[in-house]
Amino acid sequence: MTTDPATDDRSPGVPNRPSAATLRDVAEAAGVSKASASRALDPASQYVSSNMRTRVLDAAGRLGYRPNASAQATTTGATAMVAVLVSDIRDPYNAEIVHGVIEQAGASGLVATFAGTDHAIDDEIRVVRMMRSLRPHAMILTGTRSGSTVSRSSLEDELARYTHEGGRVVIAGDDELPFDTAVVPRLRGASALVDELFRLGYRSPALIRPDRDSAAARRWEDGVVEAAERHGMRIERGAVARAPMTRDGGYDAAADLIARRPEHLDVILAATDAMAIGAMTAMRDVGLTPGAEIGVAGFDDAVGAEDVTPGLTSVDLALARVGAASVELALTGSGDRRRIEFEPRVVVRGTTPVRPR
Amino acid sequence: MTTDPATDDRSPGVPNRPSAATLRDVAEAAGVSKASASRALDPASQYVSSNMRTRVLDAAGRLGYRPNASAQATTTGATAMVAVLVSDIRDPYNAEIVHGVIEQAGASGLVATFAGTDHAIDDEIRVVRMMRSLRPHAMILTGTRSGSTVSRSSLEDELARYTHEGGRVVIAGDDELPFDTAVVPRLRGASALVDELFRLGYRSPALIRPDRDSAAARRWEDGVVEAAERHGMRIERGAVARAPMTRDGGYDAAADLIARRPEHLDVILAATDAMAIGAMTAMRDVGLTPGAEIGVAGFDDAVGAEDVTPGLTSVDLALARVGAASVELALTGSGDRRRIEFEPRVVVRGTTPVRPR
DNA sequence: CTGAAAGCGCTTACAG
DNA sequence: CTGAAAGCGCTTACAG
Repeated sequence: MTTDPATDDRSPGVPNRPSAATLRDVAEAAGVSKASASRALDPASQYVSSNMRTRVLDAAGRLGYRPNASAQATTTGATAMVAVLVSDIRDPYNAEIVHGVIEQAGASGLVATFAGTDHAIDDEIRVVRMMRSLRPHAMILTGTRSGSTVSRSSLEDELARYTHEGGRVVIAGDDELPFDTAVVPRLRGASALVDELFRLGYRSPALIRPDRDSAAARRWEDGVVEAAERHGMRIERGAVARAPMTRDGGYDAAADLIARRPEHLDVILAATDAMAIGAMTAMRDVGLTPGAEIGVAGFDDAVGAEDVTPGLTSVDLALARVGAASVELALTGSGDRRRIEFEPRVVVRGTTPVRPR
Repeated sequence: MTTDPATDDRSPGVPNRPSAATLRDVAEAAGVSKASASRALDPASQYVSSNMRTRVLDAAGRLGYRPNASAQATTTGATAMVAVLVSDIRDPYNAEIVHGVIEQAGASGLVATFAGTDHAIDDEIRVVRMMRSLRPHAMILTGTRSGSTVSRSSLEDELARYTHEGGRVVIAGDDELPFDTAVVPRLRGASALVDELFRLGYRSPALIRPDRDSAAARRWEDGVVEAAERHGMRIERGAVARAPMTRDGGYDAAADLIARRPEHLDVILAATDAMAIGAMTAMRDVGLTPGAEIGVAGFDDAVGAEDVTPGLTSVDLALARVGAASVELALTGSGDRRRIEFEPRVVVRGTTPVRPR
């Protein structure tokens, strides 16, 4: 028919372009000055008569007034915003962290703005540049990143620019970049898991680790090996399998491990819950009951560990808390580089019963 | 040591509070007026000598200048922002949609701002109010919501306020709210799946559906039943099991179905891939090979459907496209209520081989 | 306690 | 093509 009603409707003398109520509108409706309206609307402002306050609040309510955050930001020079750079939101680990960020941001009266970086440092650089325009209170980087050394230092430069203009940078997940970090306790978690398994009586673990190398996988393996050595548990050669990071990868690796069963093998540790669940199926397919003859433990306690039977022993990495802590780090400024690491929680379920010795 | 270097350093005569370079800084550095600097920085502006442009661009580069988005927004009255309200980012369905939103927003030069609503309409109302302050170009609502009728109409009121002031509202996922919608094609997907199974020779399906009722589950079941009836396939009484929406739920339901095997049962349809994968395990545990005697199909093709052996037949709901389409709907205004629905894609894998008749 | 005025960092007619 | 000026919607000293 006619053009967009949202921008049209310019009948003579009736300038009716839709637009939000402004402070001026509220002030006029309440019959006071803009300054007074502004104060009355600010819960922290003291010098306001209660009469004034109610009149203004009334008018604001009637008009559905919401302050213009952009105007507030240009006036005060501060935004109530954190920018989050996330490699891939579909990754459950990232999603869990992001969930924590959103929750904590909401609780702190901040809004969280997101951009995807697709694991590529060059994307991150671009995104940091873009986000700088928003003058967010802080930027939180999560997920993994890969790129050339040149890219990496460009990223650091761009982030340095941002901190020089008063912004805060927080890394959620690993501590490879020189900023405040909320650490995902992979190493510590893996090692606590082995501690617990030792306590339960296990002595001879086999490992299923991802065939593609990553910092995450390395931390897990380092933690396992460190604790195993500490307890004098031996990981036999031939007791480490590499496989794709999927359920079927875990299945094949476990089948393989069981076939050429290392001498005293009494528990299989997988780098992810999905692989561990695959391993459980592999055990069943050769007539073993997970937990009965050989224990099984996963890692991350992300998806489905409690959905299987018996429940899968795993490690809760407190990812949502990592996300929340990132926001808190962003909020509490400091000169020094800080590092928060939560205690991971080993969750013992049916796949690792006490092993009498 | 001393106080925060970021806010300190107020040596007499050296006011060095860190803050971003402004247009004025750029103009001064380039020796031109702010107006000229502004134009030179705007790629769309025509009336700029190339000499002027390079000088300004140079200065901006040296200073690491990034325009203040808030100031731009208060000047122009427009933000390059979409606000996304998501019930729970940890839900893989939402994550997939959100991924599409982030991608498309990035491609369109928009930033995406998120808030969690925890499935509660009252949270959504609160969040809409908060987000209205940001004057986003559009709000995109995704995920499910529950709340009283009163709450629901309050939400509609708050959203109406927003549209009255020129904002756009888009629903990603279902079309229960009276706004533009990018639909998740559950009904259509379920019915296309049954079409395909019929073509493959299956005639007698059993259903595993979630025990908790939801719009999503209903759409799936409606689609299945509609297509089955259309093809004259009979779903016997006793051929519908209800179970928790987990792998184990699927396991138990399938075990049950198989135990009291309905007469001609030749394929089991589960409402989610997770349940279907559980069903596959149940089949194995009674000596059946998924796909050999009885077919299995999941739904959503979200997690792990191709990781199992044989691969699980499922339906790709194109959730990322739903997210991307939401952004496009937000960008292309219109007076009428619009509804975009993509064609879901049935992905046939090893669990449903051709069934010779 | 209240209001007039200045200013935040921009953009954009309006004159040259 | 360039610059001075006005204005966007706020907040906050500064006077009353």
